[in-house]
Amino acid sequence: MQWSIQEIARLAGVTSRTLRHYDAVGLLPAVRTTDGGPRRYDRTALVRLQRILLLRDLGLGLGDIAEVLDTQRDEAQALRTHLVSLREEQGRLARQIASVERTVAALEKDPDTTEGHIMAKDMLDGFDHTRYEQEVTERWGSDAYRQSDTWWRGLSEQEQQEWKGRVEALSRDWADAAVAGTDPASDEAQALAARHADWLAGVPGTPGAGQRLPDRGYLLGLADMYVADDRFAANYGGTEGARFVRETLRVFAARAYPAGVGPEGAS
Amino acid sequence: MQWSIQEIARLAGVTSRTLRHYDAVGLLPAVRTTDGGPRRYDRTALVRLQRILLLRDLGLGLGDIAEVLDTQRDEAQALRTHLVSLREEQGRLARQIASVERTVAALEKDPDTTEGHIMAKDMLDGFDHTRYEQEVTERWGSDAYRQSDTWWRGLSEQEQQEWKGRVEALSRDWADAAVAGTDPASDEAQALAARHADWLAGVPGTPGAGQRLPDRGYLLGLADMYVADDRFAANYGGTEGARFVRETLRVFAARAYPAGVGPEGAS
DNA sequence: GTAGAGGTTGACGTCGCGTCAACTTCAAGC
DNA sequence: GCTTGAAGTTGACGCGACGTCAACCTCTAC
Repeated sequence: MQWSIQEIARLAGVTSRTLRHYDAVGLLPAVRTTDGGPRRYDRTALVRLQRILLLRDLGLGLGDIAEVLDTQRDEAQALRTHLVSLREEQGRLARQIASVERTVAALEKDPDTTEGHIMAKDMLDGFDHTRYEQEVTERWGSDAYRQSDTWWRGLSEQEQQEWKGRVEALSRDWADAAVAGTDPASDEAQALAARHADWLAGVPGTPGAGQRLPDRGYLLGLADMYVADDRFAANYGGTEGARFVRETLRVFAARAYPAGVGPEGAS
Repeated sequence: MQWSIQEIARLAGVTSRTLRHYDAVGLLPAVRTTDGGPRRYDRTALVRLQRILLLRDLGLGLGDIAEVLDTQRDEAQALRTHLVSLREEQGRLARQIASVERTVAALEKDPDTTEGHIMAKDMLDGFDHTRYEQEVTERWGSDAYRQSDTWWRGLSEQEQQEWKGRVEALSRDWADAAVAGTDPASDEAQALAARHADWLAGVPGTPGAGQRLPDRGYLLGLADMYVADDRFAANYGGTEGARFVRETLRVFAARAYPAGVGPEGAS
């Protein structure tokens, strides 16, 4: 029993083009009587085609399929490996969908966000180093901004609330400590600095994120900005408070970072 | 403030190749002093690039991005449309993963299934029209076999059990009716035929699946096979039982299908 | 003079086919 | 014998978003 290319295509529910392709790549060689003549397929070819399509439906690539069919490659093993990448893709998709959903929600609530830095206003509210987008962009890459933005939009409403809460508490504690005239070198002040560093390191995309400590230059650069910019200073009880924060962070940096980097300022 | 291609690439966290590509497709045109000279990017370009990358991270294609940025296309609307396809993809992925998982499980339990028709033995057990793979393949396309196989592996363990239970009950009822000497034209027998037709129409991939009734030729062809093949006949209480089933299905078909198809046998 | 860094254009590869295009072969009908 | 149509063939481009050479130019520093 033999079939023409069209017949076997109908039997298997694929197009003849697909069969020619499989022939061309050697996945399903056809029998030819004359060179350049019509392709013919027999029963073994049909069985092989069925297995190919089964595995294809499971998402395997043609190369992997050939490997499973032609070599000693264990089928179950191949599928388990395949499962891993499928699950990764699934996770990626889920995060992306969450991100798109939050973006749409933000756009509906506040159409102004169309302006580019979506939700920048909402992100950390009144404690938003992304307001320094321009400066951050030029010194640390707008990549940082984009990454932290993506990360933020991936969080659930509740997670965002918790995050905001932590940040606001930190801001208040800074202001209180400043008003109380705390010594920047005191344990109390240094504990605040550690929380601050923790916070920064926890925002993906910022220099040093994921490490134990944020990038030293980034931390000190921000400290300077807090003092230099009133909008920022306002979060720490004004310029005086910001000065206290800067001093404390400098002491913290001097102690926390391994020595040997040399002198450095943030002009 | 202007940047070279490398500088803006670092700022945005992409490669220069990407920027050249965006320039080539007109998504992010670069400024050139001389023709063929180095590309330069200014602040507006950087802002635009940020928006591009934001949307890209959300999974939009470059064409859609250009549409959103350059025309009056509503961004939120575009994202909502995009969400639909993302969700579809998510569903597809989930089904595929379920399918792969069941296949792996089947392979681990019974390595013989490597032989091609994975789980064919398990599918409907003792009532398995896929055992007629060869005949089915030639008359109705192996496409049918593959589709029903995919569908079956997509069901949960419980759903499979339920399905099997229904099929076994049907099989028993057929055998009982045959033994009792029921009249094929009786309401009782015809009710069984209707259940049988329902069952067949419920298996995706079979001819007529999804319709109210399965394909007439398919139904009658199966009826003949039940009689002709002992393995099948065994499900209906042997050849005698199968004959009863065939007669009943023929009466059913004569009544249930619109007339005008003309005479026809299943040689 | 020469090495190196950074720029340019052009073109191929990826993955699994869809979709022409141009041509041949074979059988049926006039 | 000629036309027509159906079915086959090979060859090539296209898709999407770039990665990855290759070959060449230009500027600066030593």
